[in-house]
Amino acid sequence: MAVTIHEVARRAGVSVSTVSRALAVPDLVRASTRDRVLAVAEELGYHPNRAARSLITGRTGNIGVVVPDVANPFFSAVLKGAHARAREAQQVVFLADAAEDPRVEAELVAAMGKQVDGIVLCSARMGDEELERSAGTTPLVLVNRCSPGRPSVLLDAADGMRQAVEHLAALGHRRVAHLRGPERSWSAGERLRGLRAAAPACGVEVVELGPFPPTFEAGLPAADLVLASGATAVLAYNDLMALGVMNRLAVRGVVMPAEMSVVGFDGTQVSAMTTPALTTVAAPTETAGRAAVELLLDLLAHPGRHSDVVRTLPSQLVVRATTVPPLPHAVRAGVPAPLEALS
Amino acid sequence: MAVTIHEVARRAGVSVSTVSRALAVPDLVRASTRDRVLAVAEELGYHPNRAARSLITGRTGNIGVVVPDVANPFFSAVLKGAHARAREAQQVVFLADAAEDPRVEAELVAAMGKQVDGIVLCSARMGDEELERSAGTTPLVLVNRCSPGRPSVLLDAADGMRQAVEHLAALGHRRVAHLRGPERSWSAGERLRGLRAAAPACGVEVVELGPFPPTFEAGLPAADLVLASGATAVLAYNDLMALGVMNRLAVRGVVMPAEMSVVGFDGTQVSAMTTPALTTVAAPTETAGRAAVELLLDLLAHPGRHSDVVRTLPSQLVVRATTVPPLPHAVRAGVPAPLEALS
DNA sequence: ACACCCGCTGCAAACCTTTGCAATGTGTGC
DNA sequence: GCACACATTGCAAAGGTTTGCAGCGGGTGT
Repeated sequence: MAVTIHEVARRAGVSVSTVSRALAVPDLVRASTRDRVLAVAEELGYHPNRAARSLITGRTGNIGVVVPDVANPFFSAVLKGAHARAREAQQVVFLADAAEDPRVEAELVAAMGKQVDGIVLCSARMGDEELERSAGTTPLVLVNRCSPGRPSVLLDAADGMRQAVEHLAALGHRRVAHLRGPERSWSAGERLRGLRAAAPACGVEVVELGPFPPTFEAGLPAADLVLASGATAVLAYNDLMALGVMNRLAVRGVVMPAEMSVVGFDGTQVSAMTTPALTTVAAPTETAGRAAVELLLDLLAHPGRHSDVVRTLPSQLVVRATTVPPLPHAVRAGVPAPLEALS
Repeated sequence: MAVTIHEVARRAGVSVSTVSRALAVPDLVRASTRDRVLAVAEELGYHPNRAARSLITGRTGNIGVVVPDVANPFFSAVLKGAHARAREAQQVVFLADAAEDPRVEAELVAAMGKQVDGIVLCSARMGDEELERSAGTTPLVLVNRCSPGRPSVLLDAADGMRQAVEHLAALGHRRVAHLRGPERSWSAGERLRGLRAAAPACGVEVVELGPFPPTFEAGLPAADLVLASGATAVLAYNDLMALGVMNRLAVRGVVMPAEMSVVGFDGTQVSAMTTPALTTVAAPTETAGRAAVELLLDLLAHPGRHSDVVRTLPSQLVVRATTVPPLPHAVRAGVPAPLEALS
């Protein structure tokens, strides 16, 4: 069916070894021979059979990417970056969607292990031991999560939180609600940590709500909690939840941003598309995907060398239209502003 | 290193053939033997080496999915569906992002061919001949595009357009703008065709604008064109563009939906998240992804059998908050309503 | 009681490539 | 002129699985 190395060898009048070497280690074969072999290979459109190659070398040329949800714009951005970098290195990317389920996640990582050279695992929800177990000996790079002894690419969520809180404090907000992300999520913990660390210094009181799943739908009921909390601004776990909050606020007749400032997180594309445009903490998601693959390739080339590198990418607050100073009486009262008070 | 079939065979006290059969064709081995083998395999965590298997069977167990842009929510939804179905069939999905470039697209399809059993190609931008050439002998299923002799999964865009126009007509709109999608896009053509076919019957006059790239950014300037066109409603090529339009309308101070009704297309998640929520023609995108993989698996199981099946999935208009009757004077005048007229 | 068939299992080839080792031939240093 | 080094090439094994064919029993039909 397909053209094999034997066919090329036969036509070029050399042995298969020579053909193999002409393609893989050109220096080992005489220039004239190499040229002839290459010409024949080109003419026949020969490409080495990857299965046969990986059977003997043990390398597949594939790298796996596991995300909790491809439809989440944050992850599709990471995926895009990872794919781009992998392609530059002639590697193929295998995608796996864990459907936000730690069990599926572990299963996928374990199953993938045999078919790829390494895995980029995004926002792992599973625990450290489980990670250890399912990854086994497969090289693994974590994104948005860290685990002892494993290389990872982190987005500086804590600092992003600091920027967001300082921004709100500067606007005059004194009571701010935070919508926590998934309990098992490392980055949710980071964001919370950053918030707790920065808020006191700014004189901001934080009302922690949640944890919630990181979805638009979760943002809807969360908005009501926020309103009931007496906060004048809300820091959502991510953009999706922020959108949910905005939506529900509109339904409740709350004027945004005047009566409630909203800050998202991740800087996804959609955050720029809403009206009013969402203030958000942008992270270089696509870059993170690239960096993760970069790290992985490095790890494959020099096993053990960079086994505990942690690369942290900076977050950047993007101020748009959803954050404004709070209404004066809301700040003084520290309680929900009754709707009547506004008319 | 990894546990092989030989190890399992040795421990179970049978030959490798028996192990292989116990896993692949259980009926061929005696129940008691099978159970013993399966138990040992389970205990050792044996999984067949895919490289070795594909070397002999000629099948890789991988299916490729090529999309113009993973970050586009429409495609990430298709991808999600495809991945889910593939996983059920124990197949791995191998992703490729063509970056909206027909050349990259062709290149990816060609390169992928050797490493997968078949390819799902979404919204192919390349021409029929180019498609033929790059696909070669690789089984291919098209999504949102049709090409003679190739199976495809289509979303009934034309009918979706009909529903949208009839909806607008029923609301009283008589002059409607349409923002055309990418020129080479099959579905853009379909939508236009459906619109042209349905509009006259509803007494609706159509102003065709574009073509535009299918992005949020393209929607911004398009909004100005719409305002200048004297239309009272706009049918955007997709949700992303509709969001762009909404954004720009807000900036221009146009009250939405009162002064301008907006209809999106695709029914992406974000369409439900805007305020006001976007009326859109929802397509079963995830189902389309599933169906495409389904078709592909069928094609692989029975080569040539379904080589020209076209499966069309229905579109469904989802009426939300962005479509209302036009302002009376705007309809009569058939020209842009000056802002003063509204106050 | 004999021939035959069928259920179950094992043997061994084949899939295509890479790579260690050996063989061949050419050139260099003494 | 001889030994040795080195460049170039070929041989053959190995990698793990699937599968056609054959073998070995036990059971059935006559």
